[in-house]
Amino acid sequence: MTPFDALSTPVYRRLREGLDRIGAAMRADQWGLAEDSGLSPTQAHVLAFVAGRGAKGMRVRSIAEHLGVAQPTATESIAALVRKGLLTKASDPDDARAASIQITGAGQEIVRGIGLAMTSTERALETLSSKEQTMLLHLVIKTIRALQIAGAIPPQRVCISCRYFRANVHDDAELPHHCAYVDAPFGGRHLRLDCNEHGEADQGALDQAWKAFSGIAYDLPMSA
Amino acid sequence: MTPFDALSTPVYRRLREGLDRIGAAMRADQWGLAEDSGLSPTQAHVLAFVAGRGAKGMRVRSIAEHLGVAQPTATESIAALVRKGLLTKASDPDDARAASIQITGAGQEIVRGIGLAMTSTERALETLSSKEQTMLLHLVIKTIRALQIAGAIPPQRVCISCRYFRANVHDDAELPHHCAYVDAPFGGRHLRLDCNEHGEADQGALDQAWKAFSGIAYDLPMSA
DNA sequence: ATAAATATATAGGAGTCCTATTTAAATGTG
DNA sequence: CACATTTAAATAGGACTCCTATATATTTAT
Repeated sequence: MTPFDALSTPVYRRLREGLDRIGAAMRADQWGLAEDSGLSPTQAHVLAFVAGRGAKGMRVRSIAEHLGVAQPTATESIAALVRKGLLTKASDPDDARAASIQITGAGQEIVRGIGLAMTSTERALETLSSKEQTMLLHLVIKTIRALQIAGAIPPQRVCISCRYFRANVHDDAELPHHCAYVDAPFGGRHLRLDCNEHGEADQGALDQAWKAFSGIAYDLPMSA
Repeated sequence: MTPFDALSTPVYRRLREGLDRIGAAMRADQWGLAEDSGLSPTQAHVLAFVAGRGAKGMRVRSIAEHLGVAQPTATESIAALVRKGLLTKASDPDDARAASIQITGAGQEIVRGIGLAMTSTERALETLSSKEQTMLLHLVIKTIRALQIAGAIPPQRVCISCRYFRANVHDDAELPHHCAYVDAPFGGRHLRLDCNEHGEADQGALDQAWKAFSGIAYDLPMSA
């Protein structure tokens, strides 16, 4: 305990405020994209999420949960995207209550277009060294995982919780992990946040993977 | 270049998506706070910002820029807060065009109340080890600084750009930095994002401080 | 069969947030 | 000093967000 601890707000508070500042930049970015694509930030979000989840039709509810908004909000944004011809909405054959939302060709076109641009936030992240980026990716994934376990956000298909993930099994410091799905080694910088090949691991494998993942040493300077 | 680089989106893209996921949790948190305090997320934001900027009256414009929203949006939120008696708005004596916005006692009370609660995002950040938290704080600060330099967000009174900041001058690994304002050593975990005692450094000092700051080595395991 | 739970839609309302424009004051120029 | 320019904020108007509460249809459980 130093004099400064008494003068400081808790670290978690300043971290949250810092993420919030980055969030302000991201919000401004999203309105910029809106101009180009003709979509509001929320609509762009919905479209990107559906695009990323492959061919299976999405439910309204899971879209709402992913965005962190109430279900009627998602209903409304989806309706707007359907009107624009970027999504289709059909009744789920397996459950007549539920909707099956899919992206259209035009929708994929828009997502591709958005993906080409680099936002000011992404440019800022690019100024970090490659090693810093990898470290930040680790820390972000850990935070996301903690949010998932706490139930604050819905499950995300991250490598860490994947049955095909083998943490830290190779000697190569650049590519210590292994993906049993594609059967290839990969590195911290390749860790995914929402992988289409993801299969949920059972609890035991998960604990083990998490432990191996957490033990990774970073003997790197902050710059590089 | 490994096979996985070809399969992966760029790291900056996944970082942005990850920050976005955390942002979804933060958004949900903010609506939760709204219930307790009777404020909308934007209003709470405005109030917290004015509260943090001490006694000097704020301008509408700087509030808008801080939030990353258009000026009329800020005008509207400020008006709501004035109606609720949490802010006051007066004409700036030095410039009759400009407004001088200050927080009231009731406003400070609300901010204090909001500060007592811990959000789910903060709890998630708390699950990181103390060293990870410090690392993340560094990386967040660097990213914020990059955003400032790019003009994506307005100047923030971070230690790094402060004339009182001496980066990395002490041998104590826990408290390597020095604050010449309070004349005391402090550590990475104490770095501030928006300090009231901040004085902008000149360019030369700034470059030097940045360099010293960047050279900090992190020979820590990710867990701890 | 009937009750409970689930998926979505609808209604209603406060608030967000934009662009474009207006008002007023400060600044800069011939 | 008049006049144009710039700057700070307010206003107008409109699309969208986002909530809670409730209604409807369907599935699941008893």
